[in-house]
Amino acid sequence: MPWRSAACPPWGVLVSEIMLQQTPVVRVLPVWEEWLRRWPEPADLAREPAGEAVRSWGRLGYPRRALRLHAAAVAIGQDHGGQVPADYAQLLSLPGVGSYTAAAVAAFAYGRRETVVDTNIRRVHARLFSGTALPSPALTAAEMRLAAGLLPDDAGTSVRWNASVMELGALVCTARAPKCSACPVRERCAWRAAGEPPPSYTPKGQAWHGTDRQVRGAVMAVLRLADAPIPAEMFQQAPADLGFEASGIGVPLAALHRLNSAPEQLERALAGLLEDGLTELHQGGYRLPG
DNA sequence: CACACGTGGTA
DNA sequence: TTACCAAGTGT
Repeated sequence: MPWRSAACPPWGVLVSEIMLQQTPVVRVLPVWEEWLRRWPEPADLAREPAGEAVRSWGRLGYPRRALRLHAAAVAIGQDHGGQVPADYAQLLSLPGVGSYTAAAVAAFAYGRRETVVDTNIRRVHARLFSGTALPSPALTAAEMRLAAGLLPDDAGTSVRWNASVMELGALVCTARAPKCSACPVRERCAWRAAGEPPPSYTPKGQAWHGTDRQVRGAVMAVLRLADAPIPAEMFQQAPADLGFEASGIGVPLAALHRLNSAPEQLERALAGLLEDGLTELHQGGYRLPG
């Protein structure tokens, strides 16, 4: 990936890590390219309205990440001299940067020796050492200790270790249908030795259909395409009544209407987006934050 | 600590 | 078609 290139600036690494939070690589790639072309440095993004970040986030999902990345760019300018910090604690203080992202940026952008633990690494460790199909629902202190103990002493080697174990989990030791025959450590895998027992629990899938989240997503799809504030009434009406059902903003508007959500649910979604700062009121309508 | 938070691909 | 899941974070 371009963000693993030695030529990639720390800012590019930070942008990639935020985009990759819960979003597959293939969908991140084109958006990341566009962001780095448009905003080569944190200051370039920081002088834009936050709504521009949200709009150019496109359909990556979890648009609050775009808002936080913009806020991080502002913080980098104000508190870090315009340079992405190399220190774990300083990275962790940035909006949208949690323990995983702070460690990943320190390691992959600056070559620091950090204990990087993501879902891939957790799954590899769970299978290899605990003999379970999946890691526990929540990251535990024991897992962090295990990962810290495994980390090579040499900084350069530790970076490769982190990247390698992550890749092993992403490409071979996958959640579903792992490619054990291609695994370099299959002979010492506790899960395989135990006969590959199924997960002891069934992950509860995230609800989507009929949820506030789905409505929020539909509203955001409208606002990303809107070039003027959208009055609340317009979210309620059938697009056919609006005269532009077949093109442009009419498409997401029609999709929103098809959800057939209760008025109070739409109201809740709009209030939530406002509360999160993903939208703002302007001239009697909703728009992305200017 | 459980829960909310987007989106689209795959089995 | 349904359900899982993808390099998590903030509350």
